[in-house]
Amino acid sequence: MRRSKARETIIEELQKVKTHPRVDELFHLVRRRMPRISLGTVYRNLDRLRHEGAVAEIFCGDFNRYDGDTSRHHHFLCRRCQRVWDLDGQVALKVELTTQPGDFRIDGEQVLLYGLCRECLEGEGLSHL
Amino acid sequence: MRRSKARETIIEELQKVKTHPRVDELFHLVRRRMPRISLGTVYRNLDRLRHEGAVAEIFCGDFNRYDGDTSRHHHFLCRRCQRVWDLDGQVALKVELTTQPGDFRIDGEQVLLYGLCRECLEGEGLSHL
DNA sequence: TTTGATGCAAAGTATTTGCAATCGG
DNA sequence: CCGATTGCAAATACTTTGCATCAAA
Repeated sequence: MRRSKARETIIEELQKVKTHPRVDELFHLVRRRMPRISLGTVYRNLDRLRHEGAVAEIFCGDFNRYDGDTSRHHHFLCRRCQRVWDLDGQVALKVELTTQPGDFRIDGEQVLLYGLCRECLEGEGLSHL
Repeated sequence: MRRSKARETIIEELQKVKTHPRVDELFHLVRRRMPRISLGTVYRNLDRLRHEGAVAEIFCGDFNRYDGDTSRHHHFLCRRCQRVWDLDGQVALKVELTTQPGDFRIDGEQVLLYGLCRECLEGEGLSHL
């Protein structure tokens, strides 16, 4: 794969943020540095970067999100504000295969917890729930 | 919520299959019994059934899938044929919170393993991998 | 009868693609 | 130079929505 300014800028911006942006959000971030970049280029490059394992796609419903951190970790999705957080200290989660797969070759996993974030709980006066 | 023939047929068909259909696939199943049902009605009802917890949505990439079985279980997605299976005997998985959440109220989880199913491995002569 | 639910079609979003121009090696 | 990559715009999905009509209670 030939290197390109667009692809390098895309992955740099993605690794800079912790917000797990949607494609259009990342597009706007990249456009601050490359005003003429097109949305199609962002889609094309994210696809390639994902195939080579340089970025991770987070399946979270209507629009998917991207993560520049490909180390093994899990996410939390707020079903009200739709933001996604990394789970580290706040919530530790143990995921392990307890039997060997016979019918599938497993090469990845995606663990998504969902619910409401603190801000949304408080904003709706639901923190007592 | 008032009962309706469409909604009842939708959930019946969804509970009948084990394939975790996409919305359009479920639409075709339901249409065999209700030829005049519209795709919009299927979307509307799946949305309501999901909100009341009668069906589960599986986030698995481009198109989401639905599951009539809402008991706690996890899924496997084949990244070649895009089919989704329930994980039960073949692969047992242990998922547990190891700390109490401080910043989030968690009400659900979604665990998706992905890779290649046996059929796709064999079909591509990759079963040795 | 009342009002929620539906069919239909149009609108709204998200994503992909064709192609000529541009860039990287 | 040559072929990969891009910008642009058009084409494709996919999903939601407005509204007149239908149907459940």
